[in-house]
Amino acid sequence: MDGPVTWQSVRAEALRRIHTREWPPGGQIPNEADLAAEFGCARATVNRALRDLATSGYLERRRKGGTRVPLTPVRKATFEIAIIRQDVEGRGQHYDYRLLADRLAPPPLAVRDALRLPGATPLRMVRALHLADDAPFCLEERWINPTFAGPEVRFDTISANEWLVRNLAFSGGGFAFYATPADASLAEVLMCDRGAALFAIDRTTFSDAEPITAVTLTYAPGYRMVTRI
Amino acid sequence: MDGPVTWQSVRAEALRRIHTREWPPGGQIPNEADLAAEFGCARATVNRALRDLATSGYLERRRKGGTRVPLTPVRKATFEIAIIRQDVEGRGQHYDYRLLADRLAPPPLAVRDALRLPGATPLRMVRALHLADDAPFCLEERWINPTFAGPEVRFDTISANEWLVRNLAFSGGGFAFYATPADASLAEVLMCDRGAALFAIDRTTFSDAEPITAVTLTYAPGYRMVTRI
DNA sequence: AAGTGGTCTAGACCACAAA
DNA sequence: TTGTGGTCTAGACCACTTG
Repeated sequence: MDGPVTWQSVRAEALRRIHTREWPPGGQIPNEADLAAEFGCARATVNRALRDLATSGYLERRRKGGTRVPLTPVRKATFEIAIIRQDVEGRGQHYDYRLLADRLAPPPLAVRDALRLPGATPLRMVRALHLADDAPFCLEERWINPTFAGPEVRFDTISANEWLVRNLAFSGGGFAFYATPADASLAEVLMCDRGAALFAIDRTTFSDAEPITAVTLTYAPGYRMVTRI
Repeated sequence: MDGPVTWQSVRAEALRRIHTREWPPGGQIPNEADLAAEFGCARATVNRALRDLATSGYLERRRKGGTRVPLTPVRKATFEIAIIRQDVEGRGQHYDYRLLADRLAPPPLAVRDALRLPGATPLRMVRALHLADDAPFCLEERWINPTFAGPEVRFDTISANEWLVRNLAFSGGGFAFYATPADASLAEVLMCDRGAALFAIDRTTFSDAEPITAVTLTYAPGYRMVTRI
């Protein structure tokens, strides 16, 4: 710990104490002021370090309650959600896009619930295929709140995926990742065998409390979603 | 923008300018000092706000180069990686664990590559089943660098998954999420049909540049990995 | 009521990368 | 060389939450 005290060096030292159990699981650690005095730095520096460890899941912090080492660590990882075109082009493949359907329709119950929509509001249903090197890559099945994308917004040249990311500010939502067998319809569109194991993502998006869209992305066989920490 | 200027309020205003294209994609935004003057706050407050937007993928920042709105937005999301026991118990189910195999063996080529291991170092291979309410939940197939978990560490009562998270400090690694069909072996262990679509995670873990472990987690049919942003 | 983290300020120096 | 973000400081006030 010689040289200038940076927030990274404080974080490293804190991490060392956590994993050597000098700060044991379940235990409370000294408060920021004491640590700042010990390290010979400003409290803001300690704050930055401990705050960072908290967002990574190594610490739990509460006002007045102090800072604790979690009994059961929950590591947090970050993954990047690129638009599908970028995903394809990032693999060095040629991207193409085909709109299959675009109409107003009453959403299925699961979508209504996921978006917390009352009654049977009709939503805009968009179904589109993303291609990589002219092979099916990903099927997008989306329900959109027409408030956010009226009929003047057309999805025949730009995908709803891309248009929404570019044009709306979302503030929240949920994801689910899972595996699903290809039914007849998926097998035809994605040109794979019926029953093939497909990777899929369900995603809901909100702006404040306003539901924007719910989408299912189903990828052709072989797709891997990768990330690093 | 009345009332006290918080870093969240600065972030909100910046986000508004981004999505109204007042700060257009590809364009450079004013520097921190100018924005601080405009908002009537300290530069540190602007810094905190813009730094936060950068980690979310809304901005790109470079020393001297200034801050820009990315042409192609890449949203970043965080998910929590709990130990499997927590995952099961969090669903209100009874957790159980069964060790199926634990021996030294030469790893397959894919594992050697993923861990960047030279030569044919034997690794510790651990195969274990996690159960929820006495039904198969997840199969763990793991290769461990014996340096980090010698034979004195036994995995018959605590899973390698849990032991490693509790006892080692990792500093990096990679994830891949994908769907895979159940082969004969998976079908038997997870008690599902052959060919069933299974959700799986490949994960590698390092401590600095030292490889610690590579693992494949294959979940029983129906599993969904969920997260919120 | 009081202790703890959350945040803001005003100023300063530094590291990096572009010009 | 120089402009920009990255960070540290010392002090202050505030918000939350626990006792």
